[in-house]
Amino acid sequence: MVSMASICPQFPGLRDQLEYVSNFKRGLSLNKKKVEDSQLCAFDLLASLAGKLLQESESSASSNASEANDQPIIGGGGVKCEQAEDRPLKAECLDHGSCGESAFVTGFTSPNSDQKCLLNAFPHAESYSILERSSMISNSISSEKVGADLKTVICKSKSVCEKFTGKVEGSFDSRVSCDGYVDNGFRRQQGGDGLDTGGLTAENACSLKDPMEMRMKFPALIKPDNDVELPSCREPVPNASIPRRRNDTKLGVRDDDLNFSRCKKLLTKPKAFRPPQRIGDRRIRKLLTSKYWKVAPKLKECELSKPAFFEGGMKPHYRKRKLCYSRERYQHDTFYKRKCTDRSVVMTSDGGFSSESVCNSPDMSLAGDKNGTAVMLHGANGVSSSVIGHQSPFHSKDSHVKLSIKSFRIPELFIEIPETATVGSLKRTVLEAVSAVLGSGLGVGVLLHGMKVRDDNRTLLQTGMASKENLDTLGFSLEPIPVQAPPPLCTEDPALLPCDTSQLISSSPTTPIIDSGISDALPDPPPSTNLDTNTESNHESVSSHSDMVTDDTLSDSRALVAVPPIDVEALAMVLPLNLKSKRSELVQRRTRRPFSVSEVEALVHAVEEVGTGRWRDVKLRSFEDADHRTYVDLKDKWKTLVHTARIAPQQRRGEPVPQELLDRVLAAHAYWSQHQAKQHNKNQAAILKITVAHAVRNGVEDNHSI
DNA sequence: GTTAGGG
DNA sequence: CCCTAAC
Repeated sequence: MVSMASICPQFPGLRDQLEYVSNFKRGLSLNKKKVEDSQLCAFDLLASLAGKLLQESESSASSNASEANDQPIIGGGGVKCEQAEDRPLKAECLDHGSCGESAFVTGFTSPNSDQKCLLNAFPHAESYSILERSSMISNSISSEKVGADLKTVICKSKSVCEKFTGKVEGSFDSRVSCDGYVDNGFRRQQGGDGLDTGGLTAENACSLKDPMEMRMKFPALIKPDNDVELPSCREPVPNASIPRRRNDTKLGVRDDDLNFSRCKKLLTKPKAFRPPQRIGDRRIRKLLTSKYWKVAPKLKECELSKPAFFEGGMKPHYRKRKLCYSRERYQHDTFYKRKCTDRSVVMTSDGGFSSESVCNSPDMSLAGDKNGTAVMLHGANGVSSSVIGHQSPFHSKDSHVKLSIKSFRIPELFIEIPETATVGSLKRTVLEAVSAVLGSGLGVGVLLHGMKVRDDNRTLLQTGMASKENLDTLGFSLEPIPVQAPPPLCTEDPALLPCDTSQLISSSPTTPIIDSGISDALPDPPPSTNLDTNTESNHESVSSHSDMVTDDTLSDSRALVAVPPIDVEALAMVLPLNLKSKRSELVQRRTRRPFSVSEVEALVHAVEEVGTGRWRDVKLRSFEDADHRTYVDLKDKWKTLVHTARIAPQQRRGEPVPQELLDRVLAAHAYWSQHQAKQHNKNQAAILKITVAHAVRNGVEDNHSI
């Protein structure tokens, strides 16, 4: 344990500072509501830490006296010694989840021996950073420059980190474990424009059992965020309510309101700097609806392919001062598309703040201590809560299960705001983002042992929640309400697309696009007739629609929908994206379905007959039964065909369209353009004529009436 | 609901 | 493909 006894020797005078912070916090608590969240966040964390450390040092100073000598803090890998022991960090740090901390540790510190390097590699430099922060913050808390101070310290902290990272660009999360000692979590990051460093970071630094998996686990690598995160904690958990053992030091528990667990500072990268451009609701809306929503679908794919995919993911956090780079965004977006991270709510206004989160796999949530301390459960949706169960040792049928939800973590937020934006505007932006998430489209999921309990009709007793052991692993998650629109189940595999004209005209089973998936969209499954109390069997079930398409374990009775190999984009997820408009926008982009040559042929043929400008007729004529092709689609396709026909063949992409067809396209387009022009002129003339006549008549009548 | 056009 | 304006 890294107790005061062990820390203080390394940092003379630190104890005083800790005491100061701790006391200050106490005095401040009454007025904390008035304090800025951002300030409070950091400060409370530090205050909590200080208090805890002090407390710990007082209670265990004697016992740890010798330990401190044995475990040099800096450079010695003292933490590692501890963690390599009998306690898997996984379990110990569970409750940090509420603080957004555990994910990393859990992700990287499995009992696997080869992962201990993490802990080894990063000795307690972090404790220094975080402790130093506490003093600095305490000194500046009354001023308005807390942010700046924090920033400074963060940078400092970062520099410390870099000492240990070497060429690896990244940062480490400082965190205090349940035991009260500071863990060094490694946080994979990416610097600069951050595309390429992929290989060199976390995965390499610490060989994981499955590099691929790890890559997928850390979507944030795409984001150029070299930052140090500050867990945000408002209130330490009262120790009285928690059995005081090694898990009693709980940081990162706060009120019941939302908490943004991480404060991150993003390194500024002039290279990628993009001055604030046109902004406005429209752009925001566009981003929301057209781009970022794409993030969501990936979740399913992830779950589909790898249930444990999210383990070790990151929590929601704030990235301070993130400059807004379109390129980054694109990368991010792309990354999400490819790596399938999780759903996200993206709020953009213009500029520089952002946060993101990665959900964690239920697997990682499983571990929990048995001491009744807060247990962090990570929902598959990236929303999680920490729960403290207070339950009587014996549960009778009449006994009540008492639990308090310490916090909910919002699914995720991505916020961009100009550097020049005011703090007030930032607050409003964040508030909007949060409100958007909370406003609607959020449901609550219940997890037990990290698995969702979907049967709402079960009693707590039946699900096993009444037992203390299980209660400790109880968790709640916020998740988008599976209102509608289950992911369209389809494939982009050309082989499954209509290949000839005859097939075009039939919405055969090969194109189960939109109609197929929309069943079973109800959030709550029908009451199960099976009332067995074996929660284990039920845990594999899913409560949320978003989880419907998952791994094999879900192929039970609920698997009403056969899930073919799914295109990533087909798994569009619905997000509660309601910005200014209160109503949530459940936007789902259709799957991209490139036109086949045969389709093009049909289209050309139809246009040749009816001409352009009569897309409905075209649709009815040649694509009547191709439900996935709207006349707008046909019109758009024609547009692109014309464009394609005009450009050089080398510039064309996608499935090559026979030149013959393109020639016909040009010919038809030219013909109908003229024809349409004539028609238009004729119509215009006719309309004008009629109008004039009418006007004249009215004029006459008017004159008469006058 | 359609059509046209920008994104 | 999406979104909107204009029919």
